Amino acid sequence: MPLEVPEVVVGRLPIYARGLASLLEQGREVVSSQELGDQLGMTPAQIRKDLSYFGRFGKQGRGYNVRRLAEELRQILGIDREWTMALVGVGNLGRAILSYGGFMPQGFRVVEAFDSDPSTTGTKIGKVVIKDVSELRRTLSRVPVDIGIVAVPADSAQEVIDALASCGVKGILNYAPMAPHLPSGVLIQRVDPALSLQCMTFYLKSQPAAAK
Amino acid sequence: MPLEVPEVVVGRLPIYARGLASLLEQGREVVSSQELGDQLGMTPAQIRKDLSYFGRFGKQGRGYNVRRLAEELRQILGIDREWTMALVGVGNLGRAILSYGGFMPQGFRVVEAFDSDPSTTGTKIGKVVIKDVSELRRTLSRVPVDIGIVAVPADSAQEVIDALASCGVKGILNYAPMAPHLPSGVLIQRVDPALSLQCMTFYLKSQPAAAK
DNA sequence: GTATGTGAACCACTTCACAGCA
DNA sequence: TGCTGTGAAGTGGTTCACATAC
Repeated sequence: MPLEVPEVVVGRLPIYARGLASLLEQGREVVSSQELGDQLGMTPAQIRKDLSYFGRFGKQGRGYNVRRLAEELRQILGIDREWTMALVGVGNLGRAILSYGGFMPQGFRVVEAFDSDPSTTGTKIGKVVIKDVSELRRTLSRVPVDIGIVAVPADSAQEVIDALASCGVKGILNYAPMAPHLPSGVLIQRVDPALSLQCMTFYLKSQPAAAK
Repeated sequence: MPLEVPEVVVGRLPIYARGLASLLEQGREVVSSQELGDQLGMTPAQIRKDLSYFGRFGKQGRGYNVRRLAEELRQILGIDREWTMALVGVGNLGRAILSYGGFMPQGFRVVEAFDSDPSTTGTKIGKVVIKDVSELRRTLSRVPVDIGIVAVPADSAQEVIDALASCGVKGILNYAPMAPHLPSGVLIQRVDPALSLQCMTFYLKSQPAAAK
């Protein structure tokens, strides 16, 4: 079944999952690729094609059962179980990641947090006591986590990434504005709003001046 | 010159710009596509091809002048001037956006901030006094901004987006986890770490268990 | 009648490989 | 000799359009 699913397709699955969750809340039981596409801003053909990589979930002439498809997608994505995470860097950014719910979907739990600032280490945010980064290797070697979150400045990000990787972390969410070099076998996802802004202006600058 | 540059290419320009800035700091004067590629984790051919959409910046047998190319890219991207922004939503997330420098590259300045919470409005963060959202239309109609940042909960994001668009905002950075419907002519960039996490687990779940 | 699932056609992006220039 | 710039080839993704099933 996992016969070479294009990466872009995988990237769209969480969007479908979210759309379906929203329909489910509204009490919808069935949805067509057309409707879902309208809601999410994608073409029906693309949705059908994407889903076809994983199975046949719809009924011709009718559409998809919302609850069923949502559940299938959660399983396919692996978000039907819990994942543990370690946060490194508890400055303004790290603190927001911890306390702002929107960045941490259901099923993802930060179980360790590290910082190098002595005035931060030892304090507690939510249920997590912040440890000194010097304890990172020891802590994560004992109790490994699935995913690491890098929220340190760019110039110390590489060593943090190396440390996480050496502790068996297989996935990293990287907020540091830098290009990481990583051991193979480790997956990294970058979160970098600065890049988004900087390419947005490419299109804005050539646009006609703002209308009223 | 702007003869259909692929969107993916534009998306990579800020990465090049950042890599060059870093080389410049290190005092490097010349760089080959090979070296830059190694640094950024991309192939030399891709870098050369991308740059070729905009001109001929290199010297055969030698490479690219770092300072020159960095400057060209800043101009191409439009990040050689200042852009004004309005932030909507000053909760945990919005506050972090304002105070954490990494999300706001050089040249992007938040000049207005709005929230609906009466205990937040009227206070000042940095140089910006937070206004009530009810004043958004009035304020931005008077003094328009280039870009809006949406940092409100998903269920109020659509109305914020509509309001921003109606005030002539041409670009939106959307932190709300939802699929926006937007008036044509408005560019939106989504920042959504939750999606990144949720597609990362697709790959993690099929991986061998974490090594020591 | 209606909407899925899917080969085939199309389009877009990446990589190759080499001519051309310093 | 070394590295750029670029057509051409190759790869990957999207869209079409229709047979198929309800």
